Amino acid sequence: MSPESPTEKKQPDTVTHSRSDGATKAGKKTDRRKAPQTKEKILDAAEALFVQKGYYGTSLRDISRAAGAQLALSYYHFGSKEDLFRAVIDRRADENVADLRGALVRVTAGGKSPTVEEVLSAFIEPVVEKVLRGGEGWRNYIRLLAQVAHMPQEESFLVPVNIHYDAVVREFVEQMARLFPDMAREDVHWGFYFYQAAITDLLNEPGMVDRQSDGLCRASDLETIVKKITRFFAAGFRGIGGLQDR
Amino acid sequence: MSPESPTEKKQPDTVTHSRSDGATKAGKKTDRRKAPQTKEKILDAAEALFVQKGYYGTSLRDISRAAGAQLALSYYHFGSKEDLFRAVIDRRADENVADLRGALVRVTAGGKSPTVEEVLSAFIEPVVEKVLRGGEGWRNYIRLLAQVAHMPQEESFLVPVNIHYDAVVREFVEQMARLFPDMAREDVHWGFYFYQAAITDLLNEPGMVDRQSDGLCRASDLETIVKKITRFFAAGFRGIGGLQDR
DNA sequence: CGGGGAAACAAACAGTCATTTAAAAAATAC
DNA sequence: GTATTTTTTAAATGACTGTTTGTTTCCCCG
Repeated sequence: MSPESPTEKKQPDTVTHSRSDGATKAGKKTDRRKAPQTKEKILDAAEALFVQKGYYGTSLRDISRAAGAQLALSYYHFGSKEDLFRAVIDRRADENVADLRGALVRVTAGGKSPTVEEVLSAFIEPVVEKVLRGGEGWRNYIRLLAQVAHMPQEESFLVPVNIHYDAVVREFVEQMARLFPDMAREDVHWGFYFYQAAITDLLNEPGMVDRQSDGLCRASDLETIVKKITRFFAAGFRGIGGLQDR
Repeated sequence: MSPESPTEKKQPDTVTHSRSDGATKAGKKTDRRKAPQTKEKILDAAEALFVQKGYYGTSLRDISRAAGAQLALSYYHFGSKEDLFRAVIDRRADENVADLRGALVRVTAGGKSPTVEEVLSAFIEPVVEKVLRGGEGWRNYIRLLAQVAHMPQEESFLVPVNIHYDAVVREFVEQMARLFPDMAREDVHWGFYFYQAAITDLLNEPGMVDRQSDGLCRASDLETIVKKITRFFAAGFRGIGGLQDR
């Protein structure tokens, strides 16, 4: 009401962060980008906490606190806890899937027949790339994704998560089947499923192999793992496929 | 005090083996035949619910209700929710590990050298056997075990769970290393780790492969899986091990 | 018989949970 | 400038959480 309202703000006892301190002036006149940072900050916090404590182990209060936002804002922006979880996945899923598809297309470019190792690498390399060079957000997301694959699937709200990746997985299986025409289609599916299981296991819970091998294997060394895992599963496919090379 | 309490006692529908409970501290010769069934019923209910809804998704009130027991009894018998979870695992872990060790000893009896398939089978067969013919309790336990392997390991209370199986896993790895003397020890660890990952994935979340293969693969058909998985991973080991047979 | 200890009961504790509501503030549109 | 929409704040809801307490019942041993 008062004409020139002096910025009189009641300091909350908890939040001391000055909000909206981003790069306000960058010579852009379309400055309608002020708010969205809260939404993103909630997503970031949710991503980090979900992967750390699991879905049920994380409360919206934890998330709000970590994001420096108000509790009700999670509901304002996302609707519910389940919707927030899906939003965390949806934010990066498409780009990740596009990366996988791109890598597959690249090794099959020009109709040439790739090696088994190339196809298997095309599936794990983009993921590892994100973990190593995508920043903390991507690192959390990938691990969360691996975690989702192992959650009790009775939770219907996370079914759409897996669906994101089904199509591109099918394309990989299709390509593997082309490489091994004498292999039963069923066995191609099994082989690739085992491959996925190893990958998600590795990304999700890196402690076990380190412990069991007394430190001889280090699951955190992703560069090495890419070589080891593609080599092993290529051998598996070749052994089943009955072909000597390709 | 109305003598007829609203709590109706249900007769246990399952035969309770008169288990000589060495529960309490020292060697007391007290043979109570009334008490143990409540403790077991709580364990059964916890086992079923933990695997269905996860640790955080299951409340002690859910468990008490399903067990037909009083809420406080979970604390009386087990101390806390985390202790109860550990008790669920501890109840069957030793027998399960013994089965695995027994199967390994059997295929290496008399110092003879087993085939790769035999060693790999010795690791999965006892587990599948329990799932198929061990009753509902074992079926729940095995799946819970697979679930634990995929839980956020920041939860320190479930670390001792995995430890149960580390020793026998090492024995299997040791045997595999003997079968492939030219293989780097590191690679043996990796291969067996991949194998474990596939198994736990399969037992924990059987929906994915069914969906991705449009029903061509059925993860519920454990008999078939044992054949498929041992064949594939045997091929992987042989390919890496560089040896043609064994 | 009574004592004793293990098991079962009933009620409460002190929080936390996801979710909602209504009003204030800020940003945008007109 | 005012009007309107979007975002933020603060507080409350009622149900549910793990855990503890004090008492009562049961059963065995003396």
